[in-house]
Amino acid sequence: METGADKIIHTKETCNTDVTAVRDTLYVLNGKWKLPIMIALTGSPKRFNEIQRALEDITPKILSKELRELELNEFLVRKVSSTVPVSITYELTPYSKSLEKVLEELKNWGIEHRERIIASRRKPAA
Amino acid sequence: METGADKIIHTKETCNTDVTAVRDTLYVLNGKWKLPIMIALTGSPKRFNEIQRALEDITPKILSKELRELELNEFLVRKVSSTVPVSITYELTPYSKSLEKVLEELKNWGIEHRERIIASRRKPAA
DNA sequence: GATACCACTATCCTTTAGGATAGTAGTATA
DNA sequence: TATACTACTATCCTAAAGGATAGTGGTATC
Repeated sequence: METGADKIIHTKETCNTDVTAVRDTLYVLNGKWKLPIMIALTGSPKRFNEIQRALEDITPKILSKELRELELNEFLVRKVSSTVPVSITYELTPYSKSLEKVLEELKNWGIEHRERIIASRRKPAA
Repeated sequence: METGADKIIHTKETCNTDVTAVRDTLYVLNGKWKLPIMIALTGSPKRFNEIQRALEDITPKILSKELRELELNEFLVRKVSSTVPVSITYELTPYSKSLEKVLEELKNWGIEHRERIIASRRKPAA
């Protein structure tokens, strides 16, 4: 029965759905260490202390927590090889690749945004 | 001079650049209110109290802070119209549209991730 | 026996995000 | 004069993220 307002694309419900979906994604990517850890593991699996050394200033407590969360989200697997002594490696899953497009867009926008800020510092508000 | 390792796409430097770019983007999108506020403003500009009512449980302190940050990032402008009394409206900028592709990818991935989690609850680990 | 590497865990502390509650200065309305 | 609306600011508080520092139980090496 409502007239006009044809331009409004979203109802309150679809908005909430969209916000929730975006926030789900932001949630799994956020924090200081998730991306660096995943990057550290691209190419080859690594052991706990190897990752710690690659990241330089992460503490074992934080690394342990982040690895657990990444494993829960199925971005990596913890593999125990029964040598003596056991050696434990962390390895990215194929599923972690599903983030590629998202990360690409986030990266591109970040680069453009930074360029824009720098440019607007050079010639401030017209 | 280095042999082999042709598969390694990133040097330590390009990784850091990429991580920084992604984090820049995550930074401007993050927090509880930035997206809801921008969505509230799509379609038409709104006044402070109108936004507050649309978002239902945001406090004026938080809203004020978020609006300032969104303005700094040039996602919106604060317009003062010199009527008596003055009325102040907040309006999305054309630049805010540059986020569209990013938000689309974040949304799609969020939806797929949620579906995957629900599916894996139905038939747990094979 | 001492030291060192591995993969962590435990405890405490600081910083940041976000919220609750109250107040302010101005205008308008009853 | 009292009430209410607009656009905020100020003060205090809580919860979560993240970090510093130390310790644990095992194996291996000197």
